[in-house]
Amino acid sequence: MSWKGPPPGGFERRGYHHGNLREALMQAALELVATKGPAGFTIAEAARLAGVSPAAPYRHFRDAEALLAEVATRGFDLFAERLAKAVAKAPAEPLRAAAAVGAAYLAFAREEPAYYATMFEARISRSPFPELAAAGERAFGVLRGLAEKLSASVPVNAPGARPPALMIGLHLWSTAHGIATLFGRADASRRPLPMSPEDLLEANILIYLQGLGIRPAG
Amino acid sequence: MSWKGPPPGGFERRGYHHGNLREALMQAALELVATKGPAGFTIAEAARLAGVSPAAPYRHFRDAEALLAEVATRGFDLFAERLAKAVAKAPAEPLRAAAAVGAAYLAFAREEPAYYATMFEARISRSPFPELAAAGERAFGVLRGLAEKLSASVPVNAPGARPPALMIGLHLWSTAHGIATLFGRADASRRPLPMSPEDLLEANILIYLQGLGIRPAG
DNA sequence: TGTACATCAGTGAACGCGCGTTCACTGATGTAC
DNA sequence: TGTACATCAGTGAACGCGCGTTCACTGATGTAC
Repeated sequence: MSWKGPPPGGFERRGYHHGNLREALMQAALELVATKGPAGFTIAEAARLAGVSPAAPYRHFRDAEALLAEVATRGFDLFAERLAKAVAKAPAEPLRAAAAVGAAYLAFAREEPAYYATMFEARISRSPFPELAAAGERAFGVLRGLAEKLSASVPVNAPGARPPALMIGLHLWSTAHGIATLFGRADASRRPLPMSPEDLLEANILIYLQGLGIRPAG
Repeated sequence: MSWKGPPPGGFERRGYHHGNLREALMQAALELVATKGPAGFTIAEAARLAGVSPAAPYRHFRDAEALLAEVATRGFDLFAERLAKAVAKAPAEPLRAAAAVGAAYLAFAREEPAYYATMFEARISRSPFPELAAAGERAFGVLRGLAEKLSASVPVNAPGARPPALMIGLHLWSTAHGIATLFGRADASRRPLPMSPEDLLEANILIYLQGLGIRPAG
């Protein structure tokens, strides 16, 4: 049986065999992470949510970390896809393109807090999960691609050395991540901010690109 | 009895009464957070580390979150102090001052990962702990103070509107925090980086300040 | 098309464990006189 | 200076709970022939 996505009504059991337990467990994990954070997730409770016995998950995942690693991997894939879509749809003008991708970054963090927290706050070891590291690299690759374009649009007579695209990509990532984690969270630990995270990030990006020597077009 | 700091040899019991259990529990919490993250901390284990019965901590803290909140509060105070020291010792030249404070930020995150994680990743609710929020504000106040100086040094003929100091402070904070959390961690979940976090942050700050119109002196 | 059988994906009971929390208690400390 | 006593800061036993994990098992599925 090939997987056809979650059935419309959710994941009700259909008999002795669940039918798609692997998927149901990952959904349950997202639900638990969303409400309690990555540390609040347990195999036992995920099994309960999926309507199976506590032993069942072990048919699919070695342990809790392996399950979370898989969730995080999917999260990075989704994230990369969203960012890539934003890059594709963005205006050619570098300043506007960067701002659009920044907004997409924050939108993902806000709309998918469970994925985002699993990706960045679950403290999953890297070495046992090369797939996860690879997915993370793919997501960063999108930002790096944007950085290449930005770097290419730096005028030759701009003051100062032109930094490598890799570094520009890392700067974009760090800044967006910092804003997302400090101010983008929707829970009780969120810090109040006198402006929207989107505005804060956009202003930051504009100043930064200005510093690179990239001027608004027109 | 006024507190005179931890005795040189640690926190050995001296009799039926511990003498300084409150302090010992906070130290134990730091130790546990350092090795397992904020979620790995439990009252019971902290009590064990401090050498007292599992009921003893309840004489001092309502629950685990209250203890962590106190640790985080002290962490913010320490953090503010370190940043303030960096500001005080920094050269007058704005670019160099900002770079020095950025380095101090990352140094704190690296040298005190337990405090840093408790401050920013423990998901402590804000409302029950106004002291914690206040300490966080004081720490940010130092960055904001630096931002005022930076803002004041923006030449009047610089292109674009001069952003409010508050926003500049938030930009500094976000960027430093993003780099600290993405690349400054020393555990198994840390992402490799082709340069030091310090270099990455310094370059980011220089480009940003360039974007504000602040030029190197001389 | 039917059937035997291997394999898969579940069950459910059980285990040991550590945690949070309460409780009556007690040893130590400090203070009023 | 001594003493009675209130208060403080611990004990340790106990409880219920949920978790991780194992185990022999069994129902369902798919496939070879």
